[in-house]
Amino acid sequence: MSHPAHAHAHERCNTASCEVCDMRHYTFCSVLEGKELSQLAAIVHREDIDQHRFLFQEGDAAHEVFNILDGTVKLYKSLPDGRTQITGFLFPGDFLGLSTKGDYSYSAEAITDVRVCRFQRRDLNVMFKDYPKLVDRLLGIASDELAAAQEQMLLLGRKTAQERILSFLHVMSERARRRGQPVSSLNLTMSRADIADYLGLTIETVSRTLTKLREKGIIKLPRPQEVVLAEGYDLAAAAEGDA
Amino acid sequence: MSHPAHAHAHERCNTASCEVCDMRHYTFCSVLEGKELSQLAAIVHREDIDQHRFLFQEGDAAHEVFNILDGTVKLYKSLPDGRTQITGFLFPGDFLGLSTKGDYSYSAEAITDVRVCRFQRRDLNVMFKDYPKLVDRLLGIASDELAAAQEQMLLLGRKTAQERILSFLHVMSERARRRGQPVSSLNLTMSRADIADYLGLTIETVSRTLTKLREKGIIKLPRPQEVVLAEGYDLAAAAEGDA
DNA sequence: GGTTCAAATTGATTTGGATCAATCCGCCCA
DNA sequence: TGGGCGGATTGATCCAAATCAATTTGAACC
Repeated sequence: MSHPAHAHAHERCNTASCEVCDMRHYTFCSVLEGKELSQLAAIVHREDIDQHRFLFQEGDAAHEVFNILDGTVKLYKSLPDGRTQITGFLFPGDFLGLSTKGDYSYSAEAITDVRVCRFQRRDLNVMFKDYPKLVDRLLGIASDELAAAQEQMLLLGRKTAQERILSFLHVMSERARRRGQPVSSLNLTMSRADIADYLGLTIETVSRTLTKLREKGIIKLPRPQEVVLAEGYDLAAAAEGDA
Repeated sequence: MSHPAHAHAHERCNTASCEVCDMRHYTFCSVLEGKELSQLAAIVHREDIDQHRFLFQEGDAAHEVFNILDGTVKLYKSLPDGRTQITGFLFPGDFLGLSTKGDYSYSAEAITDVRVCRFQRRDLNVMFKDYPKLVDRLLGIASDELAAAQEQMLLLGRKTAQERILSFLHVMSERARRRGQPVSSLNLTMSRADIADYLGLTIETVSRTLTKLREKGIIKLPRPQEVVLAEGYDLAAAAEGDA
């Protein structure tokens, strides 16, 4: 499992117009406007990345940062014997690539076909000088991610399998709600194996727990990738053990 | 367990001199010098906080940030039924209090008597305007914390009890090394219960695992709080399952 | 329509760490 | 000097989730 190449994927349409980008209200772009967005457009590279390819791998020199435009990305760390912990799933509007030590401390892999904005740290640093509000915004993003990471530590350290699954469904549904997407029916773009590696469980336990929730009438599973949430069920409370 | 008061602890020596502070080379202070440090000294409040008191609790309005000068602080989140996950231990030179949503998303409690620098967010925001390098530094700190959080997720999701304990000892010993402290003998300022809540284990498992490591000759335990590491043992590798 | 193959589900059994239950130890203080 | 007490250790038993082992499902392809 050595570097399967930095995805020389289909680089098309590099002349991006950040000014009319649907995602400009998310990630760090949201603090920029007008001329500032044009400046950003001058340094961004848009790129398609095929499913299963890496944006980067743990240990790579951290020269770039990314915004996700479309698709799903997983971030993860692994142990020498292959045990893997997914530390987060990224969706359109999410940002990744921060690093201080010069190397990425985790791997980022496309789990669907993905479209990204790619920036050179070097180019972006110039803009950070000109627009300190960009750094403010990045600090806000990092701070939010830290809060999410702490929530995930609570899940991994102390929650039961059922609470983990319910927490996962709750977070996914909250995200859909914030993005104005249908909230009762979730489209899971990741496999059971990825869910297991995210929740610190095995594939079998994820599958069994979902089946149990279906039998209790808490969810429906029309297809493995689609979860329909029962209305009037307090997912947030159940995810915290308030059964 | 409602708010046991924001520690009206012994406020003494408020006329701090950041210019000669031992800790000024750590946390965000490290990017400031001369006159800038004087400006910082004008807004800082030094304070002693007794063991078992809170710096703040989850849900409190996040008006303040802190640097630890002396002692040990634990950060944690809890579930309604009392299950607790400690997300980090803080020692002299560490920073805490970042928040975006206006409320702290976790609790911070002194597990020894503690001495801190307390800043009002409001006061600090003024300095952030004047010195953008402060925000840069904070972003660096947040980014490091994020990397540590991801490492902890790997531990909580995928490591065995023995690997967790070895990882913990490794991190503690690395920190001691970086601070120029004796590295072979660790002084644990936290209880077995705190270690358990940090590693997602029970007190009994922590104790048993330490005993097993002692029997294998990997550590000595002269006193419950003191761990002596065997020389020539590759802690880093063992903590990753490379037995 | 049949074949292939990976993903998901379901079933049987095992097990690492939790839980329940005594001690043990050191420290404080009368 | 001995009793009380909280923290730590050790022992016995249990159980939730892992592991091992078949199916089942469904999409892709001929």
